This record gives sequence, C-alpha cells and structure tokens, in this order.
Amino acid sequence: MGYSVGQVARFAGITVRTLHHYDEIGLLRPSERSAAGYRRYSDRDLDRLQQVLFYRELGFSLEEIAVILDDPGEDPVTHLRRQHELLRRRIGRLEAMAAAVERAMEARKMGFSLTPQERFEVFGDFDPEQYAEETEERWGGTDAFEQSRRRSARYTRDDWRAITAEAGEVLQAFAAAFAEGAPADGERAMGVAERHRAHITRWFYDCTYEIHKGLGEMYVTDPRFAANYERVAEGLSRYVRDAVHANAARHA
Amino acid sequence: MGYSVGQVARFAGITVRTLHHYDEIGLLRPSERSAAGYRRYSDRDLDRLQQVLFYRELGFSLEEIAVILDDPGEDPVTHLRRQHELLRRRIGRLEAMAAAVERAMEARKMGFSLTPQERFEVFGDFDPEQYAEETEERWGGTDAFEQSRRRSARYTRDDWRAITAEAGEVLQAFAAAFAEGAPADGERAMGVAERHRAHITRWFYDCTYEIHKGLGEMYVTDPRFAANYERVAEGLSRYVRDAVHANAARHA
DNA sequence: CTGCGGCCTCCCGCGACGTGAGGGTCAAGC
DNA sequence: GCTTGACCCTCACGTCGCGGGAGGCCGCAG
Repeated sequence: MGYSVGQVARFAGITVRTLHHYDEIGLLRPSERSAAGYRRYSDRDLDRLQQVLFYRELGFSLEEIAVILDDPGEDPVTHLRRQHELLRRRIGRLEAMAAAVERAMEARKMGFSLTPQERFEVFGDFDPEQYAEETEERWGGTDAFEQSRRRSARYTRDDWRAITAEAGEVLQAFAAAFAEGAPADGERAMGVAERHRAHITRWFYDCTYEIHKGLGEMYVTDPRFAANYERVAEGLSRYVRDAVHANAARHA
Repeated sequence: MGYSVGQVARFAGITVRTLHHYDEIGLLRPSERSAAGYRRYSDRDLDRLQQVLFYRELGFSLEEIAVILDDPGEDPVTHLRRQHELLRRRIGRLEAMAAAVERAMEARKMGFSLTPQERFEVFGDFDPEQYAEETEERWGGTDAFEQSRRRSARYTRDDWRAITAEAGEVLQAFAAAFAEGAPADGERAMGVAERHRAHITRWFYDCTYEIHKGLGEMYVTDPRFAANYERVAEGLSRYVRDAVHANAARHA
C-alpha cells in the first residue's frame, strides 16, 4: 500500500515534479520505494506534505520549512498555534490593504485623488534595517534585545511588509493628529502612542513604558529617526516624543 | 525633479535591483532619465509601481501584471473593484485555513486525530483540468462556456487552490449529509446543492438550475466524475444528482 | 582634488520548480 | 503471450524574479 506520486499530486493539488523536487532536496522523502523504484507515500508522509504546503503558502522558503518541521522540540500543539497566529497576521495585513482600497474608492467618489505618498501607506515606508539598528544600538545585550532577535529571525519578507504597513499607519495617525492641531498630551495623540507601543510589543519585544520613553527621546535626538518623522511634517518628531511621554505618564 | 532609484526603493520597501529589473522587462520604465543616465521616477511612475506591488503580492506574475495594467479598456474604478474582490477572496481562503487549524486543535483537545484525507480538505482534492474538460465537453461553444473561459483565464494558481478548497468543502458537506442519512430531497442536502451551484456561478459561469441539473446527471453517467464521488462514498454520485434535482425543482 | 555615497551597465547565480528526452513497469484487453 | 497506454523512473536543461558583485561614472563635501 501507500500512495503513488500521481495520486498524491492530484490529491494535494500539486505536480509530480514538485514531489520529485521535495524528494531530491530531502524535504519530503517517501517512506518507502517499491521493488521497481516507485515512490510510495504513507499517511504520515501525507501529513508532512500538508504541513509543507501550509508553510509554503505563507511564503516560507523550503529550507525554512525543513528547519521548522525538523525541529524536534516542537509538539503539534505549538505548531497549530503558530499556524493560527501566522494566518491571523496575514489576514490582518490583507484587511489593511482592503481598507486602503476602500479609502481610495471613497476618495474617488468624493472627487479627490490621493497623492502617491498616501497610496504607498499600506506598503509602509519604514526601513527594517534601521529598526534593527535602533534596537541594537540602544538595547543591545538586554533581555528585550535578545527577545527581539529571536522573534524577528522567524519573520519572512512578507511579515516585514506587514510590519512596515502597520508602522506606516501609526506614523500617518501621528501626522494626522499633529496636522489637525490635537495636543500631544491629549487623548488622541496618547492613543496613537499606545498603538505604537503595542506595535513594538507585538512584533519585536515587550516594550515597557520606560523603554518607550527612551525610544521617544531617540526619535528626536537621533537624526536618522528624526528625519523619518520630519520628512512627513516639521516638528513631528518632537510631537511624537511628547505624546509618548504623556502616554507613559498616564500609565505610570 | 523626480525620485531616484534609491529613494523609490526605500519608499516602496523594495530593492534597487528590483527597479532595474522592472525597467529591463518594461514593466515600469521611469518616465525620464537625467543627463548622466540616472533613472528619474515621476509621481505617476510611483502610482504604477504601487499597482505592480499590489498585484505581485496577490501572486500574479510580472507578465500578467503588465497585461492587466496596460489594458486600455480599464478605468481606475474597475481596477479598484477588482483589487477589492481579489483581497476578499484571499481573505476568505485564509479564513478557511484558519478554521481548519481551529478544527484540528479542537480535535486534538477531544483526543482524536484527523485522517490525512480530512486534513487535506482545506487544500482541496479537485482537479481543475477535469473541470475544464467537464465544461468543454458539455457546454463547449455556449455562452456559459465562453464566460467561463474568459473568467478562468484570469485565475492564478492560488485562485485555483482557493477554488479547489471550496469545492472540497462542498463535497465533504455532501458526504456528511449522505453518511448521516439526510434525505437527498431534504433541506440539508438541497442547501449543499445550492452551495455547489453558487460555487460554480462565483468562479466559472452563471450556472442556472437547468445547467445544474445537467451537471448532476453527468456526475452519475460520466465515470470520471462518478469516480470522484464514489471514491468518497458508494452511492454519493446519485445522492448528489438527486439533491441537485430536488433543489432545482424547489427553485423552479 | 579627493573622497565617498549613489548611480550606471554587465553578468553570473540561485530557488523552486516546468518541461521534455529516453526508457522501465504494470494491469487490461485482444 | 503480446501489445497498448497510463504511469513511473532518472537525467538535464529552461524559466522567473530577482540577489549580489565587478568595474566604472557622477556629484557634492570637505
């Protein structure tokens, strides 16, 4: 018994060549061969294939998948949890994109068109490398730093794009509040600051209010980061710092 | 004025090499070059880039993207509508996957594990080529056929997987109703039949009740299709046909 | 006038397969 | 028992979407 390549391929919606390829690179070796050399896939092989396809669909490279699946310290429950989390992230990102499209349609109806900058919002205008530097320079060697390293090592390029998208939205929210004259220590600006903190906690490390205040300082004093905000609006970096401080104070 | 490659790359979260590549293949040519041969991107170029990245993220090949973007008969509104629709599909698919993961977790908690077949459900076990044949043999030359051709030509591989996933769910629903003894002309079976019809209408062509009845017949008489159902459960093909007929009758 | 970062054009490489070529295998039907 | 056709095998080269480096020009800062 066991399934042939053709059966498995039809079953899983992939090609025979793909199965050959996975065999070649050792990602999915059929647990048996017939006397004539035919590949015979067992139920457990199918199980593994299903996992492979799952992670592949989420944009992982085959090498990464091999690492994930062959990690002996991972029980099936952890696996399922991570899969669910990955899906939720992806869905969130797509929904952000859908919302952006809706905004664009709305704008069209109202008769004005978005600037290219605004349209790029959903793709983010944030540089992950700068972010890595930020984390490293300021918090290198600390717990938070290690935590961030461990987490971000798992992120795919698509994750990074999701992250930059979210970061872009936060930045835009700051810019809007600033432009409309909302006070930095007001409810609105503090709300955005809290979103910013949540963003970091979600993707990188547990960002306490203390750490957040440190970051806020740096956005003003470090020209690289200041430029990132000043490019959007003059005075925005200070505004962000003040909002972050006010938000930290009220949670203290 | 205009933006340099480096600026655009940082802005859009891609590499300079990617922009060179898009220039090379003619997907995104900067509208100007400086005296020294530097690429200069205008706001309209950025606009196009944003579109390119959008469709790329949804799995379209660069060639397909070029076709879509260069189609002169497409106004921006159609564009936005399609983007929104594509996103909704993709989100739907991911949500189906998330639900499958949840089911798997649930099953684990309850102490039983799914068979490999069940786990593959979400990936579908449906053969698009057979489907194409079905459509062609039976309805070749008709309006519905042409409609289907036009639509399915636009589908990407990922779309096909979404389609097969949905088809697999419908099949599973039929199988469950059948296994639990629900009558073919009962509410439950007819409901599934209606889902089946909606599935075809959504992805291929406007499947009227008449056409649906024709398909139901074929599922029994054509051994290729019959096998697809009989493989799951003996007598399932006839059950499906009867459910389809009953559903058509009540909508007549 | 000398760095130094940014830009240019080649051009080779890679991941994840697609696509035959050339040939063995196996159940079915005559 | 022999052909036929669907299915399988192993090479091996092709494709797509870039990555990354070599070798060289541009432009502004000091």
